[in-house]
Amino acid sequence: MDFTLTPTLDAHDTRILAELQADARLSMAELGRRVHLSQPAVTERVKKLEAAGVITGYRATVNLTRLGYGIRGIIRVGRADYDLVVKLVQETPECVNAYNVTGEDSWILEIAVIDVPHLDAVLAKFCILTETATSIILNPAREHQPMLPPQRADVKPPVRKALSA
Amino acid sequence: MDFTLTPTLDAHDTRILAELQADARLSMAELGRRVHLSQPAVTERVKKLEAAGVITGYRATVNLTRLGYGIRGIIRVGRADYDLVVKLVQETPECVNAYNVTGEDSWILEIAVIDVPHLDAVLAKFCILTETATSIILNPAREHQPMLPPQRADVKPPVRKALSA
DNA sequence: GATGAAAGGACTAAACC
DNA sequence: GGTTTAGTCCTTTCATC
Repeated sequence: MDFTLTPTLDAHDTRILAELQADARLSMAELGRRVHLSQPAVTERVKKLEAAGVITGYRATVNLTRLGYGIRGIIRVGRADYDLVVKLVQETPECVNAYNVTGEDSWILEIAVIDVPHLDAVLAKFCILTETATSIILNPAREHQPMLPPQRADVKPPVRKALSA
Repeated sequence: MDFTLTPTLDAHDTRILAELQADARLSMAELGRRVHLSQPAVTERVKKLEAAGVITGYRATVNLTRLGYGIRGIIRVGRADYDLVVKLVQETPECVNAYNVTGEDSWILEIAVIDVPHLDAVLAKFCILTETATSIILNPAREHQPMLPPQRADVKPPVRKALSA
């Protein structure tokens, strides 16, 4: 593994990433058993993956509903002052994710709130900025898909006519 | 802590959740030191939080850019056959999150792709279903905000005139 | 919940391949 | 790069208060 922007990850690294994304609390010894490497070997590889910035941390995942957040939603925020949105997001603990994006909307926020009055209160903070559109999450069909290095072979280019010269 | 839909979490549980969301690889001994509980006490609380479904797992987080995904995006998918979308998502490893939502769009997908041709290939799978709108993530200003039990006191109801009877 | 003792396991470092 | 060994430390489990 080198330290270029996208380090070269071999099959061992890929298996390590898969295992740690599935269970971040594995001991290095158990991880070694699973990927068929000795414990010192996996420990060194994990440290290199951390140092290379591929692994950025280890987080417990929580069930927001069980925590007391009855509603999860996506808020799309139109063109607005960048710093102002950043400031508002920082003041909003209900905001789980906040992405500055291209397109008609400038921001896409993911929030978790207790109930409708709480949703109302959070929305009020953002809708004074600009136009917003809110969607309530009915079913998070997929969350936190474990990601492995992309395989070029996976990509099937769509068949499509192009303007020829 | 009881086992109703939203278990009663005291200050110790809240601190435990904060610590494990910040670093899921903490040992129970170290966690106990940080939250000022003995190691057996903290171990039992963590097990109860897991059993109650509040803690759903422990995951390593990865830097998608370093992994080789040069582009992250949000795809909004209009009204489409539910099962068909689920099937497409399952066949799409580039899809990190997939939410079925209310509103004009039926689905909001978060994807990671290598480059523009790869984006083209993934979009082609969904745009044949119905209308889609794609936004490229320029800056993930906030990701995976650690979430603690909501505090009613946090909620400031917006001042707003209502129709009186 | 805390404490203390015992057993098991995990991490580190070194030598070697 | 990897493995193996040896030593130390830590963690966990159990029993007791």
